Amino acid sequence: MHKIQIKQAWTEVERCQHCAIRHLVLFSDLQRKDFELIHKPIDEIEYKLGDVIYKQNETMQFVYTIRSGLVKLVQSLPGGRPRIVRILGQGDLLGIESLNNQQTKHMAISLDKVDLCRIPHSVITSLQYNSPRLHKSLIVRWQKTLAMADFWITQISSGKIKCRVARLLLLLDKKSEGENFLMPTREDIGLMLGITTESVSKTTAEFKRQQWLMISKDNRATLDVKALEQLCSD
Amino acid sequence: MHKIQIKQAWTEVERCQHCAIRHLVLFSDLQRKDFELIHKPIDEIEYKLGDVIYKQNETMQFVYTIRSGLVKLVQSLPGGRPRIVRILGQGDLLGIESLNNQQTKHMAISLDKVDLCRIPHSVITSLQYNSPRLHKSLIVRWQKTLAMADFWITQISSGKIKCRVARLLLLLDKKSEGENFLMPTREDIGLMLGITTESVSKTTAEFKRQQWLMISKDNRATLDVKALEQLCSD
DNA sequence: CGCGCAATTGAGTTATATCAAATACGGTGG
DNA sequence: CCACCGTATTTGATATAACTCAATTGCGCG
Repeated sequence: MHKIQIKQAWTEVERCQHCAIRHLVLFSDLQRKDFELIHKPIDEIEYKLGDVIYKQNETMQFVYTIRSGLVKLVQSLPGGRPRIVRILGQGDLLGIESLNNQQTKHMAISLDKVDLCRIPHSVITSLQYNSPRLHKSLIVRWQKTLAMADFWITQISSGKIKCRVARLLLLLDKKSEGENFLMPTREDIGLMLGITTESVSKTTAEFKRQQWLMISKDNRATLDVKALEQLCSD
Repeated sequence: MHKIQIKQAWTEVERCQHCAIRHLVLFSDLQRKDFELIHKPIDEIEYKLGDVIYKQNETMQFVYTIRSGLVKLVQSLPGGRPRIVRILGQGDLLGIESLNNQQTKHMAISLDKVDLCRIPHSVITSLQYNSPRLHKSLIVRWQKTLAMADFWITQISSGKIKCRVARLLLLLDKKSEGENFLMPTREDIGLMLGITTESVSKTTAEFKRQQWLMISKDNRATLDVKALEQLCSD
């Protein structure tokens, strides 16, 4: 976990204004005068595979936006094994539930090398009183998050295992910004789908035999997208 | 479906300010000067069991808050049976995805007699530029909706059927403001849990034999909450 | 009373979980 | 570079939960 802090306000503004993925992140629609309201440092932080970004039931003073990489949100509830409830990727917002002094509802763990912007709550709250554009940004993000939650329920948590594994792989592919993705452990895939690791393994092994899923030496996955889409199209 | 329109602006303000469940709905924190920004009529609409409040893939000029009753959100996707992705109750926000000219992502259908406030988009957008309190209200609601989505994934869509049925019944009970609730059809419960109607029926029949679930002549359910909570507590 | 729909029940099938073993793999130290 | 270890993955045999299909019962309503 490597941290780059940008201390001077003007530098942050510069950075955010010229951020290559600005159109994807929280501050997409902000204008110069909005940026001038940012008085606290926004850090850029790198995580490597398996790093814990935050734990469940913590209070935080930050939210995060993802610059690159994938992050899993794990929820552990009394009387049930943990379950991965969402995968977040570029532009997604992380830890939003910690606003308003709430505790975090998940443990967030990186699924690969991950690059985040760490934004103090105070930046959000001071902006939200002054920037209708941030407000709109937040609503758009809300809509996207809910759409993902719905997808997780209808496509990832229901149906035949073969279909669910296929859909999940396609989702990981889509969320990986065109690059191939680091294959999650069979156990993690099981926690996403709500099935056992053995069932996952049997399915992915079959996919590999069919050449629908190819895994390189460094554990990166490439898909036969057409074939996998076909698999459950009816 | 019966509509009560409050035409004069001052009357609306009066109504919202004195609304009995104001602390639960979108405008909970609004103050007098916020209300003065409302220039469009907010209608109060009643629906009966099975009424369609809106359909999927529509554009709407309204969002709704629920004054009383329960509403199911059904999502139908190509290549899959429909699935109920959420149940909304008192204070919950309905059709939020229709803001920003998006299409609705679900069909919303009442599960009982339902009372809604219908709020024109313009009320939200004009307030959001002027009322940080509405903004905060929306974020709180976002957090609640996501918590429900997570619950749906971890508790309603995973695990043994007996547990899932029990958890769903307990949820319906909790969302019913202390009153007993109208028992949904076995088919609807199946669409919530992602299982077949027969499996639901076998489970609820068993619960009735155990007296953990009692259904009155008019199809209202009362639970042995303790027993059902016990059922899957480990 | 009987029609129509929803709910229940039962028998047989299938998908997935469970349990146990074997194999592959990545990293470490020699 | 190789041998070894621990962990992850794959595979197989069996048990079980849930689905499917079909029949029956119950219930509200005309």
